[in-house]
Amino acid sequence: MDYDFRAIEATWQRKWKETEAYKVTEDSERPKFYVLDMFPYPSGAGLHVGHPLGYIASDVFARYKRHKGYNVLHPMGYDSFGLPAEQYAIQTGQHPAITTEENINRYRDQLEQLGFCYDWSREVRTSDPSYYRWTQWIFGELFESWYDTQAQRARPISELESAFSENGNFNVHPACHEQWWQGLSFPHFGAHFDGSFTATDWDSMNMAERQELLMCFRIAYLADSEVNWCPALGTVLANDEVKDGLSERGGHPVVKKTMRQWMMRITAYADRLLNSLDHLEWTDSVKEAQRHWIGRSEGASVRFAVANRDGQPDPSGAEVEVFTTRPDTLHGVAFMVLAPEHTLVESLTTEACRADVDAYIEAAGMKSERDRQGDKSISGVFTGGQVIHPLTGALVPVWIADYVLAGYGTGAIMAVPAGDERDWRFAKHFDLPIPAIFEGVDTNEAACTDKNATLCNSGEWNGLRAVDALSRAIEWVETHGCGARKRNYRIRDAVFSRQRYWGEPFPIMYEGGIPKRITDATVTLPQVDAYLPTEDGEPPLARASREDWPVFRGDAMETNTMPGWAGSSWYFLRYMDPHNNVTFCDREKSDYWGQVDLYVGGAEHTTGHLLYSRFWTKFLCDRGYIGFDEPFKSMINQGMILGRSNFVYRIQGTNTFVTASQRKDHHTQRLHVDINLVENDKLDLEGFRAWRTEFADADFILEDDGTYICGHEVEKMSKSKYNVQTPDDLVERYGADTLRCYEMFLGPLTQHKPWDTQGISGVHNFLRKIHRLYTGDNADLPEKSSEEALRIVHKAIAKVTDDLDRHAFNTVVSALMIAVNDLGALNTNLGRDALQPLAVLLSPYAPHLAEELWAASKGPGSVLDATWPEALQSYLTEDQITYPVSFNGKVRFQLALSASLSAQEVEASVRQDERTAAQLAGKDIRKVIVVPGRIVNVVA
RNA sequence: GCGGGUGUGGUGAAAUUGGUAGACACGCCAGACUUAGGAUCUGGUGCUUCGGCGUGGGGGUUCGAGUCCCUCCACCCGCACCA
Repeated sequence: MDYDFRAIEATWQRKWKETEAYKVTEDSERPKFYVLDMFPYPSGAGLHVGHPLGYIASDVFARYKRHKGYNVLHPMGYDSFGLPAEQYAIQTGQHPAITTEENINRYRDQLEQLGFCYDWSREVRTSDPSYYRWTQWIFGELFESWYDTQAQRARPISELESAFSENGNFNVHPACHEQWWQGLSFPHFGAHFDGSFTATDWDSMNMAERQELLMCFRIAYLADSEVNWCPALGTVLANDEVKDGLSERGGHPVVKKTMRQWMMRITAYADRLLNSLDHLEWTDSVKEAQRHWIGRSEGASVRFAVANRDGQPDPSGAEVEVFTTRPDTLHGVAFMVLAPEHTLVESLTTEACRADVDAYIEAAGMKSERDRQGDKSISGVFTGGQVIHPLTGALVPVWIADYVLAGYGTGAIMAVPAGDERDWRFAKHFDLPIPAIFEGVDTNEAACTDKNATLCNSGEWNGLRAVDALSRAIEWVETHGCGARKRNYRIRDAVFSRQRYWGEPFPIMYEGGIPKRITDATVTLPQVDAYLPTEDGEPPLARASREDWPVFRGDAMETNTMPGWAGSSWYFLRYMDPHNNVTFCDREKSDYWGQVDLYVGGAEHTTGHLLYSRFWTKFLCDRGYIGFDEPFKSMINQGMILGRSNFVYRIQGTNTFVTASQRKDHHTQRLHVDINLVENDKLDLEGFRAWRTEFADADFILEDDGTYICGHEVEKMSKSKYNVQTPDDLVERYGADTLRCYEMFLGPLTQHKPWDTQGISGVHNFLRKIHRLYTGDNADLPEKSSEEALRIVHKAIAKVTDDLDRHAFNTVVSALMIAVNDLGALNTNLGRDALQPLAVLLSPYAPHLAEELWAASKGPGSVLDATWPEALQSYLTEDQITYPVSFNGKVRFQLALSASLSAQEVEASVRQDERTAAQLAGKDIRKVIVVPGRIVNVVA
């Protein structure tokens, strides 16, 4: 009987649906296991063969864990807010919800035909109001929380209000900007305010003033901030959405702009986000990328008093504060450099220098972020101003230059040309002094960044190695009141507002200009007449009138929407309790399912998604809504599947195509040819002529055997290269089981690899062969199999189990092929005791066929719930071992010996063997090394 | 520049703690059955001057190295004036 994969797959998919075979519920009797895929954005193009790779691996693992007795949660959903649907809406006027729905349906069809074991009853869509009402709720909680830097956790804002009314801000340490009070609009805080206020101050404030003050401490807060504005997209972007000064999506230019935006105080979590990385089972590269993104560095802040014209401290008390990781090089400071945007530039600049400084600032402002990043040439101007060195009292000239970034540290540096390469280049370029501070190092030739160098010309630190002077230097600045030990971070608070339509609306209204949380309703998207920003640059939602809003409270609604990462930061929690309309996820359920045990997805989300969901998870944990503070315990990043393009070679100016091997004899033009017209690099000539009218009368110069061989190359899959392979075609031709096995067989999951359809027939053949084992000519089913058959099966059990445990998905297929080949070669009837375990081993990879074979071998119930077989040691141990015997490391002959022999006995047998004497050719044996069960090496 | 990774047959790749390098599969070659199907089955297939040589190059440790150490090279990914 043939392997009729179409009938088999259709039958079992229907049965599974009928029996709700993949539905899971909490079950305290069984251990849980949570396997999660990064959910897709449902794009209009549908899936190509690269997309399901990770899904297949996670599906295999989920099924394996189910066989192992775990209660497995394995859900799927859609990250369905996003730009493409919105841009399609802008072009066509069609509501993005319609586009999104269509795309989801297509995805769902494609996913279903692959036979994944998703519990579809748990599907989530981030753009569904029943989902995003809880995204809004989490935002609301973030809005109503502050971060206690002493307790290192988020707390309700009401507790901060209580603290203020009891003691002002004296015994409370909320995370906030260093000079959070700057920019407050009300009179309590004058020019000399230092950030402290009393309970009386607080009590004297009115509601609006209190709200304005509290806004400085909320975890989700409104602030004027310099943002990445993308004029082409009409929206702001987060730092990780900007690559090389261009938008990640669309590649449009991005400029800096100050706007009032919702922000997320992720910086409060910087240390925890960094520290808990150590316990995650993620790749080093992802963890390193996160560490770098957070960018913690240790050092000191040092303040330099601004000098007046006479070289005395300026009466205003103004100071330039810098952050440095090398306070030990303080004696080497030759000049200061401020970012052009630094607030003190204006007052430091002398009249004589003003024209140059203004010109430089203007030029820097004109440059886009991209230009500024790309331009590594040295530029800068002297301001004319000076500051006073806190250690030596010397006057230090102040420059501005755009290699100093306004957004990092304090936007100002102390330049130590002897110890820093950029400072050194700057000094050389402008012919500034390079004070020598390292013993025996000529810093006129290059900067010295070696921390083991010995200091000189450094007062009381002379003779110390730089590393050792570090802590002395920090102590010194601290005791002299001109600085402090400091940790600095690269990570910024995240901008959370987007000027888009197709995103979560904020649950925020304004009353008298004061933002307030809406808790009594879900704020759904209003209808608008166009999906573009308004004429005066307001977000698309501002087009909606009061009546257009399904929910409208207060004087005005917030018209920004949330960024793409909002919904994806917590979706793994919603799967646990997807239909709850009382809370985002019942605590009992999240306690049961807990962390995602295995997360599978591409590595392209290393900074954005992973960082943000870790942040939200920690927050929800702080507030007691869930019981764990890291979302993804272990993670596998699958590699990209590349396309294999085929080419034909047209002789210039003709319609004649020459086969690959002879193309060098002609002047040819290489053209992509649709891979569907090519098999094993041989072109289907008729198909090619029919492909396009221009090729209808094409001539060919062929190989000797009359075939046309195409050229090939591995490239990214894309429509324009005609190398896109959709799963649909392959499922149609070979079946889902074959495709699943083949994608796993292709190579290590984490590696990038070219897609090559040639190999799929081998895997398909394997499934046919295994099918034949169960439906052979004399298909009567004995209870017992032969000893030999059981040895083969148990060897496979051991290998497959071991490989799955270490996520070696590709070698499992090989192991099964070996077992099937060996069993086929036995040419004997197999019994249930061999066929049933074999069906279970197959089931994670080829679930449809496994069900069929399970039934054929009279297995009880569904194979899905069959217990994973255990490899019995008695079948694994051999009683004879064939030892390769090597002489000086070169294998010369084989020697079969009883497995029970000791090492000494093995050695004796080797010494006695006549072939040994022949190999020695008279030489003496110096040593014999016996590795029991493996090899014998004779050293002569 | 910094961080992470990868280099093994014609191709995708195996080799988990150092122990017969190339399993499994594709492709290719030969044969069988067929009579022109890209079907099926069987056998062969790293290179070789048949001594050997072979895991990017060079060196080292070891009885023994794809695997460990040092060094160099190539390619891929991420970050990038981060003080």
